[in-house]
Amino acid sequence: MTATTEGLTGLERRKAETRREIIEAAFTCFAEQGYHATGIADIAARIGIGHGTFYRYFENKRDIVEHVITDLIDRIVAALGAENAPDAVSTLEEYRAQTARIGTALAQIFSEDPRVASLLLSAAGIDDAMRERMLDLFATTTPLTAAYLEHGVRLGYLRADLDVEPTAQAINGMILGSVLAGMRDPAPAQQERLSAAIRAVMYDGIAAR
Amino acid sequence: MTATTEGLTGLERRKAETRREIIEAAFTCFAEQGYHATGIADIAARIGIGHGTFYRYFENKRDIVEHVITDLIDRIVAALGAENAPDAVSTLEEYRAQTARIGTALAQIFSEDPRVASLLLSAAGIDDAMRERMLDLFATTTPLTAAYLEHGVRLGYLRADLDVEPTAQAINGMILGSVLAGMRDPAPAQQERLSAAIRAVMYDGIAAR
Amino acid sequence: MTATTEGLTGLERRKAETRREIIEAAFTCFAEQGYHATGIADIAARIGIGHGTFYRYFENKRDIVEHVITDLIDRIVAALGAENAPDAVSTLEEYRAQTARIGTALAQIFSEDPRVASLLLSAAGIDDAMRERMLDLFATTTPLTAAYLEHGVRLGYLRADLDVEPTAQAINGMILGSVLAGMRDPAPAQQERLSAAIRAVMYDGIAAR
Amino acid sequence: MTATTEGLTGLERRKAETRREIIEAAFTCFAEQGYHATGIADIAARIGIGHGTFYRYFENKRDIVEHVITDLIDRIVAALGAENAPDAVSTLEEYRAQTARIGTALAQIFSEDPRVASLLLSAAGIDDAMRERMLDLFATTTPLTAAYLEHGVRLGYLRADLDVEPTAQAINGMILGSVLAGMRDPAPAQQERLSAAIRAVMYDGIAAR
DNA sequence: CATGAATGAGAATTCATTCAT
DNA sequence: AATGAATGAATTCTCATTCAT
Repeated sequence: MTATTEGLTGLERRKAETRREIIEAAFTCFAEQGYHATGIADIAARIGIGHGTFYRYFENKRDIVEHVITDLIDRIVAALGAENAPDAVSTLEEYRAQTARIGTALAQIFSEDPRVASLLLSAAGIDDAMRERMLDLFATTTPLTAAYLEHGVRLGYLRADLDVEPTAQAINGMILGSVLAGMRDPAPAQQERLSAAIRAVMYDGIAAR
Repeated sequence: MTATTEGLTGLERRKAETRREIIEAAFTCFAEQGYHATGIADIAARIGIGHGTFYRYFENKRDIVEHVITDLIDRIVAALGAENAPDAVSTLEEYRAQTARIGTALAQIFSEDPRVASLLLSAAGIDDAMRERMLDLFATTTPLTAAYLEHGVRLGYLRADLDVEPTAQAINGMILGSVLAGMRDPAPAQQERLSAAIRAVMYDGIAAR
Repeated sequence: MTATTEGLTGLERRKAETRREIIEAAFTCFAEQGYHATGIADIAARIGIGHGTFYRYFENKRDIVEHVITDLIDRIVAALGAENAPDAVSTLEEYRAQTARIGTALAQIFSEDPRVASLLLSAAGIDDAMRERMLDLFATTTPLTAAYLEHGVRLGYLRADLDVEPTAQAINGMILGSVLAGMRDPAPAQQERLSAAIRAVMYDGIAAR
Repeated sequence: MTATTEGLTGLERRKAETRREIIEAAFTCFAEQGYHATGIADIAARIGIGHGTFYRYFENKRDIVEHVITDLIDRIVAALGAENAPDAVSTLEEYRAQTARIGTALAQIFSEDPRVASLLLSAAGIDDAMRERMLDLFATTTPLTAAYLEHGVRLGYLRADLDVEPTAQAINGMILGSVLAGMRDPAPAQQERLSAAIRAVMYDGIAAR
């Protein structure tokens, strides 16, 4: 019994479960058909509830997509957080390994569930607020990456003259690009080549020595 | 008198002008409110024509967005094409300069017209076909960048062991990231810092030497 | 409790009732104003439902007119079928009586509900498919009448040299004509005179003996 | 030079010609696609004039269909009128021959131009006024046929006890039926069989003697 | 006179949301 | 609490008609 269901009556547990099912169904629908092409009825039908019931769990269509996105972001952040410990790294070698692990974790998330990329890609088209939200999401990752860089600079295994924040943005851009590339060609071999190329650029640049 | 209006009667010129005005208006509407929140009536009202008139110029709502996007992409490609000559570069120095110029050109496009990024960002949410189109657009840029890298490898000023294609993708990812970053913080100073960071990563990597 | 409502819940009964009300209302509207001049809103307003509700019962405007027409034809065929038993007739006298009964039944249908003729008359103008349908309807009646004639020829109370099928068509033509005549002058006396004249022509011809 | 064009200037003649072309084109369009599915633009395009020009010749869409129908009816009446001379007939034999000639003339009109039946059939669906007009048309033919019958009764070659008017209606009904039948099966052989059957019914009835 | 660009009234249809059962 | 019947705001698109060129 997890923390969230602890102390709940059977009914409350059941409600929480339905709530989760709705989020799941909505996730799938939004990813497959897009937000606007998805009707509340589609979501409800997918899990076999009446579409009126939907409104007992969520305020409206906007509310559900908000939850779906939030949920998704939480999952991604959690997955990254598991690998996320800038302080645990103290040499370039360890950093490289850490980078590889993060790359793998991300690849996992996106390739094991194609809905993830689909949804994120189309989310910006939902409305102004959601577009802002997506930009925020991308922006949020900057300090995360920046923390690693900062740590590396402090410990001396990264260039002393790194302009940390924009460099973090650049790196995250590469990751974003790899996500998009993965949508068109999800072959693991390609993913791996791209991942390796990103690390090569990161550590050594492209210039001949 | 430009090539496109040469030999046209006054009426034909007027029609072409209206057509352009509609595309412009639609561009603005889509960028500001998003595709789905924009009605044909909004577009027509913006330039003071009846909404029936719209349908004399474009088949339907889908048709206009197609034209808006195509137009936009053409403009971007044209802007990049002006700087696009891999063969004209023969040393790393020249290449760095070339990269800087391309970065500047891109920055120009995106910062001088905030609608550009807005529209591109939300375009993927219009429908499946458009999402595909956006992914294609990103994919199209890969061989462009790859051509530069290829040339550099051949001439020896870029690493001999570059895995050209995925490296090109990685670089384009950084550019994409800088576009997104520019949407949140369009300050030229930030843009410039990011642009510099990208070039730094590209050429020298982040590792201390 | 009729067979069609047996075993239905109150709600199902209510739905079936609404469905019927819509068909009725559409029937009236189409007959009064014609198919093209009738809007879905007119039909809905006539029975005091929202026009969106209409679409819960019928696919679209074409769907409802299809049902209205089918319904109408079914009613006519049922009314005729009640009198329809070629084999039950074995003398000319009986045949004359039978003919009179059928004529009366038809007159009943058309005169008790003026919408019937109105709708049938204008139905051919709805679209190509419906025109075909109306021609089919008329064609369908030929074998029906032909069966009577055939039977009479076999039993010897009708001319041995009758060209059965076209003769049946001719007779049905007279019936059709009487329907049209009834639309302009629905007076029962006129109807009766016409009916008698038809029978006179049928049995004795117009030539002096 | 016919009476209608006599004394006209070249311009007036040209206008009259265009007017006629428009009626012809409208006739074809209405017959092929039906009144409602036909746009003014379709009519204009068919004869290669601008659709604005249409309005220099006819008030509006309703106006043109009125003219098309009137024109058509005039043509039919004219064709029938050529054979129409009740007084010229003085024996049953002559009457039979006359009937046959009229039948042939009608068959000619309807089979040589399939648009005729198409248009008449769908005309009733145009609007209330036109439906009335079609009913009027059918009613108009009654006195025409009745005149023949009257004449025949007076001269003694038709039954003395004929109820002339409704009998005329009955006969016209058969003719109407044959027109409809001809739409589904325009084969001349079928037409001829039907025509013969109508005459057989008319003169001798269907009863065995 | 001919033209076709512009117009907007009007119609069909969809779907998020409400609420009685 | 669950349901789905009802609703109407909103949107797309058509086409007869007008009128400036």
